[in-house]
Amino acid sequence: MESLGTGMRDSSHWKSTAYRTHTIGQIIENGSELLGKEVDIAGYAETVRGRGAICFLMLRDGTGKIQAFLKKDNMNEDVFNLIQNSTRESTIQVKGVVAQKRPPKIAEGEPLPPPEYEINVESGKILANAAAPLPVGVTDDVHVGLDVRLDNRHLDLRRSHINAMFQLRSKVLEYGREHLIKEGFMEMNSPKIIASASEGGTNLFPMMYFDTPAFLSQSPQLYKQLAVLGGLERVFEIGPAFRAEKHDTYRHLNEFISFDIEGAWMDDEDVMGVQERMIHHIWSSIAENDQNLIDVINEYRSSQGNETVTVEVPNLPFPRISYCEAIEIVKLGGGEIEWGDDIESHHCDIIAAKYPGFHFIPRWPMAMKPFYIHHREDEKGKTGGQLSRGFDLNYGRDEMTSGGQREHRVEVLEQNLRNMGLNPDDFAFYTDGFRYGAPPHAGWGLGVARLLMVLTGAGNVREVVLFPRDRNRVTP
RNA sequence: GCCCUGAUGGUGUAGUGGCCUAUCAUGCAGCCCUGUCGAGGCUGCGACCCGGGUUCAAAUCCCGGUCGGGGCGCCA
Repeated sequence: MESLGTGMRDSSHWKSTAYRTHTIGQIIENGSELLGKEVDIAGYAETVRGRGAICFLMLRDGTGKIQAFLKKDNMNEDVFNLIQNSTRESTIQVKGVVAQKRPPKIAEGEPLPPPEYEINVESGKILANAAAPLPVGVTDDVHVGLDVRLDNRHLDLRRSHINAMFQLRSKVLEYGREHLIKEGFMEMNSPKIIASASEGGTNLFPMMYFDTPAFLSQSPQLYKQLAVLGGLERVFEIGPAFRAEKHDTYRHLNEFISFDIEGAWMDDEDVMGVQERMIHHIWSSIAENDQNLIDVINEYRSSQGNETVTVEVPNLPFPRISYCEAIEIVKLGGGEIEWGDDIESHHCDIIAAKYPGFHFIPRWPMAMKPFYIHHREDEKGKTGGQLSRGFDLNYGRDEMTSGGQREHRVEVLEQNLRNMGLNPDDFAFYTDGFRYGAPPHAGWGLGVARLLMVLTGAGNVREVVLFPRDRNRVTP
């Protein structure tokens, strides 16, 4: 358990490596036991202060920060000078003795802070020098634009609140996996190079597969269904999806990580249940274990004058607002919309005013859903239009998920394709999977980065994606 | 694809035709001080996106380009 609230990783069980006997986190945690012991540590030089006979080197690794104290009299003078003249963010290895740090001057009446530890350096080595000045200051209190940060993501990532966001991302995936595995889902991977459009409705990136034209996959949809038809029963996949749309918004990327599930013998309600339980598990686990990471993000947000974020564990079940109800809410709220229209962002604002958190929007018109979505002939909307078993999950105005029960009747599937102007022959690889007995099944796909945006308060999906790919960016 | 908006040192900014040999912060370099700790003090370094045009005069106005930002559409 992280005790300092620094957002650094818990390294209590990490073993020593060629470059260090201890992590900095281990020294901070066990300083009293290590007093007087000689250790080797390595890290980035966050600050190098002092010019003359003494030098204070603040070293940071992924697990903590500690001050290394250098005295010219106590060590080789060349090494001392080399370190004293090193630039910020250079990587440095030092050997020294763990000592208690002298307490800082404090105002009278203030309580003494808990003891801190430092390293009295005996020798050291510059591992790699950093060029100066840095394109993005790691600890500087100046605002830096997103584009410059993304161009220098390797440095941006050294900033504590950015680092915390990606630690949170890892936690979200960990807790999500944990929950699905508990519910009997197994992890699978589908191909990302495909011969034909897997869903239609979006543009794909074309590519050459040796001498055959092919595409990058827009979704694992059809493949996870085939896996379920084949008897894997409950599957999930966390993997990339590619869409060649020239969108330019805070919530779209051309490559994104999709968190998908598919389960046999389930309908749309069943998989909505899986989803809300999973999100509940993720949120409550973060609240329980990872508040230190949220604190780091909030510390930065406060310094920039932004409001802080809190991890509010959502109540179960999430509200279900059927498509028909949603249309009514938008109309009552003064929005112009008719049954059969898509619910657009400005409509979602009206709904979000009433349901600001997670909410499902089930039972969309069949005409608006892809061919593989199931419908029940007796379920019609108010104006008589056919309803589907497709749903969305929104958080406020933003769509997190779309999912639904799938069509398992092959003749209906082929009719749906024809209704949407597609040729069933082009989907034989898929429809053939339904000819030999198909379990009713359902599933969903969730945008991982969108979930992260909710959790971290990031206003742009690019914040929570390491190396985002958008219309104008393919590097780094 | 549509609408709106912007580009000033490494970074973030001030600047609305002459007050600009361009502001401030941060950074970087040097010096002083120093068991410092958001260290401090002093000195210095470093910029008007590119190409045309208007004007006696352009960071500032106009046109084109490039690259950003916001909104919409589409979706996860």
